[in-house]
Amino acid sequence: MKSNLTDSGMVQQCGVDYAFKRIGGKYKGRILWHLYSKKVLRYGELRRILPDITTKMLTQTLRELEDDKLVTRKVYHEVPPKVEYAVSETGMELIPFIKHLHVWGNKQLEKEGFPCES
Amino acid sequence: MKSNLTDSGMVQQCGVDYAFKRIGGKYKGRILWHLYSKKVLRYGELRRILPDITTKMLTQTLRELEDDKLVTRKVYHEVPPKVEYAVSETGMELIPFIKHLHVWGNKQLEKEGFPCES
DNA sequence: CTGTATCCCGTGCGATACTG
DNA sequence: CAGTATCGCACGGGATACAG
Repeated sequence: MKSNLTDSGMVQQCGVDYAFKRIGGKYKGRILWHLYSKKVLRYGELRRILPDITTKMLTQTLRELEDDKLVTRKVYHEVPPKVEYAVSETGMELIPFIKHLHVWGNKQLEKEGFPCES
Repeated sequence: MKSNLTDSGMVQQCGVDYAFKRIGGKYKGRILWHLYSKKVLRYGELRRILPDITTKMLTQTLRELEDDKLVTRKVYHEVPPKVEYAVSETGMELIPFIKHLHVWGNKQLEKEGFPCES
């Protein structure tokens, strides 16, 4: 229910500040990145990809991203339930940024001797 | 004293996660952006540019950025003291992406009717 | 399978005072 | 001018149990 887009009462500093509020937090970057590289992912798939996340945080983070129009949520009304998440059109505009962070981060990790595949 | 680069004991997920740890937090993005656009800034100038920051957070954030090799700190041994901060070479690699965020963020702000200059 | 609902805790950050 | 040093707290996030 708490959208970052609608938390009035505070001074917006500038675009950089605004953007970081939207994609900050412990999981948003990784979620956007995985959603982008896999095109679309179900709730349970995201859980497996992010082994350290709890259902509470996964749901909460996805809701915030959805409220901020960065990801889309598609519900299939069947039994058992099925829900698919994907990066929205607006969210896609952030992908170049995240993609390069991914490259830069991996380069830094290598420098430090902690190579990482994904 | 607490560098994000040396906080072992935790699992690095991937480059995206790593990168966000380096430039996450409440002020790092804005500080990097302002340092970049002004080339070099003194401690007091940064305080004025970031009206909501306390000396504690400014110093702490600058130290973390310095420990992580993203900004440089140059001390002039004179009275009164003078210290200049600038984006390091490594930090410069992040500038294109922060610039991208800056553009994206301002565009979003405009969409919402909160135009912003800087 | 896809979530809610509670309870709980560490720490990121704020406020304030002081210093070389 | 450019910082340290304390104190304190809200809040982001973790653990666990339960539900449609």
